[in-house]
Amino acid sequence: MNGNLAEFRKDAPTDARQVRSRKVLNAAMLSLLEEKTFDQITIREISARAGTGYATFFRHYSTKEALLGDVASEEIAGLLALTIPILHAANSYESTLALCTYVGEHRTLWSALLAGGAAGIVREEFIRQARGLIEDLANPAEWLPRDLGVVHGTGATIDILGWWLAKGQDQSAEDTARILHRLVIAPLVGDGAAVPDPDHHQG
Amino acid sequence: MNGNLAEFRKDAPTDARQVRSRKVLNAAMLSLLEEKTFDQITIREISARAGTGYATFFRHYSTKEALLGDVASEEIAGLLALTIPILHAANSYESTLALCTYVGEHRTLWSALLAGGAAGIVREEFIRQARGLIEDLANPAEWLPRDLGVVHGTGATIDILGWWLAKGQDQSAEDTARILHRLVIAPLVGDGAAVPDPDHHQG
Amino acid sequence: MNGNLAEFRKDAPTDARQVRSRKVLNAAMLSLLEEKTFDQITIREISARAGTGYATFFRHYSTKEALLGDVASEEIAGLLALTIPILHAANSYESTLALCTYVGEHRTLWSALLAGGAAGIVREEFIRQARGLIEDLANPAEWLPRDLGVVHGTGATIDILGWWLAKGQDQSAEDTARILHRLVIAPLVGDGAAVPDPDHHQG
Amino acid sequence: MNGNLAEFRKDAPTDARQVRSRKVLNAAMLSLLEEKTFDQITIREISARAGTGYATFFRHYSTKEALLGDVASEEIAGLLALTIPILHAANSYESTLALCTYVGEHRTLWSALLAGGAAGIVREEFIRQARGLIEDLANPAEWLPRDLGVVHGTGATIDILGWWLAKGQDQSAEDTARILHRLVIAPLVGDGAAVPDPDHHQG
DNA sequence: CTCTAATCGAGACGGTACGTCGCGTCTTACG
DNA sequence: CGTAAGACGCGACGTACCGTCTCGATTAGAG
Repeated sequence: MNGNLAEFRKDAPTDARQVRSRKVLNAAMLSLLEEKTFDQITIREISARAGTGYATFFRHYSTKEALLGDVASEEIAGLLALTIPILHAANSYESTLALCTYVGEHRTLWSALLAGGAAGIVREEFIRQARGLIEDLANPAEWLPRDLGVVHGTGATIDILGWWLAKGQDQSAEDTARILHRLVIAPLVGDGAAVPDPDHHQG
Repeated sequence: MNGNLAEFRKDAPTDARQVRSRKVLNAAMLSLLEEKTFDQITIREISARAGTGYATFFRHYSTKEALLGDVASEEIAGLLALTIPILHAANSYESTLALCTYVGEHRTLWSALLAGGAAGIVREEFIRQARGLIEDLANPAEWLPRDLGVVHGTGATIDILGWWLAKGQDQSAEDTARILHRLVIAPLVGDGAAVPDPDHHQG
Repeated sequence: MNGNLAEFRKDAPTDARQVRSRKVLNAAMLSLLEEKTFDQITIREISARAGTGYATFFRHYSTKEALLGDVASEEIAGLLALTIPILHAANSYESTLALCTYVGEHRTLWSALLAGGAAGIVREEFIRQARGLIEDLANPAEWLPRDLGVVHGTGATIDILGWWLAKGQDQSAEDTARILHRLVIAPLVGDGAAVPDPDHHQG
Repeated sequence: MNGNLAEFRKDAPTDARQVRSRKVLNAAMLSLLEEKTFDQITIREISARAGTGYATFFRHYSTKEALLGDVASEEIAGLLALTIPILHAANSYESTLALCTYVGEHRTLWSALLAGGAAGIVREEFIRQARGLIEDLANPAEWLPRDLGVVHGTGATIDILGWWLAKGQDQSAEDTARILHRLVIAPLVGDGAAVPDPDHHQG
């Protein structure tokens, strides 16, 4: 279990045909992830959905994982960058809300990645990248091994976001942020008092 | 992603040869899970490792998943039965410790299931079974959708146990229970005061 | 161009299914050779024609050449055995006629091999095997390098037989034997007087 | 088996770059034919050997066969023109010797064509062209179908020349012509007495 | 303690996806 | 502005594993 999606990121191609091919392949992958598990998806299926030749897939990506990496790896890094401040901020709830809002605004993409067929792989990639980012931070608490803090914090956050995206639109980003903060963030950073009362519809 | 390992449980066979075949197949599966991902494992590989004929596998299990179900499903139910009281108990920490102790005492099996190549599948089966068990309980808190409570509670617990089993022997069941309680259980049940001080080596 | 069909001959299989598979594959090969060149024939085509699975081909033969070897190599050896006496016999015409008669009686097989799409390969295999057979014979004539004698004798004989089989039924084995003897055999062995007059319809 | 190399002959190009491209492509083809079979040769390989771009090949020839046609077809016609007189001449041996001498003087080219990887194809092209040339001649003998005479005469001649070119330099054109005449020409034209004694080193 | 039927190993079978390669066409970007 | 470089759609290659099946040859357990 040592996939590393980041290894697979691609340089921007110069040829216009390559740009097009990558675009349709990425779209096909995302489209298929809404229908089935990552490893039920076949390269032949991706090529067909993308309207490209089978061999063309391999001219761009060596494996399915590579394509998923190209689709997801950068998005994951972006979302993680948004997550880090949570651990530092005086008021961690604000950062948690910012995270949820961002995910809600890109619901289509993150639904495919967190609630679709690649959820497991994307989850692991999140944790893998998070581990790398945290290495140079001070240990937040002596009772909690830093590594476990990362695994739990990242994993539980992803799970809650995935659950939110899977259940549909009937829960707001604020509601989700409040739950996420109370269940995961506060226990980790020891800040449980800052969450505003939901009745105030705070902004 | 709707695997249901419980569907695959098997009745106890009467013929002595069947008993033997299932035993070696189960052992082969667990042994392989320590080396690679569940879906990198091949039925031909399992047969070979078990020292049995390829077709013999199908005489006992219709798919790899069925074998994993036979190996894991009952164990999962047992562990979950141990977990339920946590949510009710006056002192939830005691139940959490009982859970960790039990897992630590069957470290070999649970290492394969929670830290080996089937971690993802076993995790999902845990959540699936937990959802079923919780359905008839009252909603523990109005701020938290019951379904999310199950997903988060089960998932996070499995993650922490998996991390513990993966890192080796250098952390006690007590340490793990304390962390698990503080990070997951207490935020869920609203009981944060009952954890004894580690210095007291409480019994 | 150093194919060696004889390398590819197969032991008789014990399993009844294998016997059947080989039979239909051989038949498919012969059938296709009547329609197109050997290297226009595709393994997928052979499998389809044989009504067998594509992968099954490779369970029996590693290449197309191997299958052709299995079809042809033994037949070639048999025909060559019939050819050798020509060089020794007091009356070489009788042996030549025997050769032509035999080929005429197995017209279907030899049409596929000598006048069909594998003509070139079969021709080379004939020469290759003939070279091996002749090695231990005395040099028939000092003016003619033995090797060239084999190449010419075998090649020209195959050509004439191939021409005969390709043109249809309107020439008898006797006519063909007489031409073959006069054009190829007699110049090689120096016996030009023994051919009976066609008008006598000699027996 | 209906290749027709002559169809592929090319008009002389006017552009100087085109002249160059064709020259290097032709040379590359001949060079590769000394190493491997015609159909083991790849267009990519020809382009690489020629030091030209892959697509450039197609600007000059539509297929490999076309290139081979351009290389060989005219040479074949030339050699055949030299062969025809053999059948008419009073003293056919002189013409046979002329043929061998000519081939010997262009040994490099004819080695590639007759003893290299295209031997089979070139042989067939010889016979095909010869058939066309002979059509308007009177039937040389009633015992021998004209068509078979051509096939045998051309085929056997090519074989003997190919054998000579393949075996190296240690046999003179005279020796070869004498063998060729005795084995092939004389039996065809019924002239067996005119070959001079080799001891006389006739000129 | 036999005999019969279930179970076994071995592995062939029809399928299908894999990743590679060469084809011949068509586009791009460079010199 | 023409040409090399090479991406493209296509389809055959040979490999691997799937799940089904047919074989004898044990071998367990009922009579």
